Amino acid sequence: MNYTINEVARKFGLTAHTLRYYDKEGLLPFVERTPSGNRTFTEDDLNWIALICCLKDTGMPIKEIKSYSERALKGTETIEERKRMLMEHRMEVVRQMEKLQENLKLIDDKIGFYNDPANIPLMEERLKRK
Amino acid sequence: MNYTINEVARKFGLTAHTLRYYDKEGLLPFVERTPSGNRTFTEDDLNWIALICCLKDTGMPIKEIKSYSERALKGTETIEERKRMLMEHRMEVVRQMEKLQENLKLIDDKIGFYNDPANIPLMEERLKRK
DNA sequence: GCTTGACTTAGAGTTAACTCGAAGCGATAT
DNA sequence: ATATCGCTTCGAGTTAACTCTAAGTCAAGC
Repeated sequence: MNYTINEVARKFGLTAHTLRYYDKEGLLPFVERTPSGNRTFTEDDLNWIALICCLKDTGMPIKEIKSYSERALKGTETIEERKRMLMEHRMEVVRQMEKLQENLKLIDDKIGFYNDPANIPLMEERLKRK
Repeated sequence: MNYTINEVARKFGLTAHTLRYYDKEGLLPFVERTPSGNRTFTEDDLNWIALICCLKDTGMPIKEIKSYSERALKGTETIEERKRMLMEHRMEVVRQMEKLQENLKLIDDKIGFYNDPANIPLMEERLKRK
């Protein structure tokens, strides 16, 4: 019922190298080993990795994810700290979404500009005539 | 009516170093110099830099922004290519927004999980009891 | 005329996050 | 029993995007 490192890598679009790197950096503190020393991943580990990937993909640095992981390992006494970390990061993600909206608007404006033939004489490359 | 490199840096939250790096990498092909050799930025340059920053902040690599800039420098014959580049990148930005929504949802679920005292016995650190 | 401050260049150094290579071990297939 | 496969570790190498240093120029103020 458990998964090998390569099965997990495939599931998350990572490489085994990357998973080992995350493990070494302290992001996967729960992962156990088979008698022969190979990492073996449970369903719970997959859920944990999904959260780790989510935090990483939203720009949380490895070091901060590590500190979050360490708190999880410490036990229930750190629940409030962990919640605070996630709520703070949540605000950061909301800021990213707002910035992305703005940037999408700028790109759309530029595409719109290219779409209007009336703008051709105003193209950037023309603006530097001596 | 023109701006110095440090004024521009301040406006965009960059450093003069970074702007020179962008210039060296071919991202600012229109920027002219004063008689003494200093870069001098026009309003048009500011608009251009705003677009560059937008592309960079939405994950377009410097090399691709360079290739976009080179096309702009080439003239109106490249308008269609540039429009295609922006439209392709636009789709990428939309994908980023969708992914960000998903990730936000996962974070919210986790915060909700921490908020419900009934979940305390299910916390990650408990899931590894032997 | 000398100092100060903002600019210039080339090129070296830094950082985060991988990414890879080498050497080796343990379980299965011939 | 030997080859192969998938894993192991350690540590070095890579990449993108800066980030900084050193040495120097130029214009303005005292």
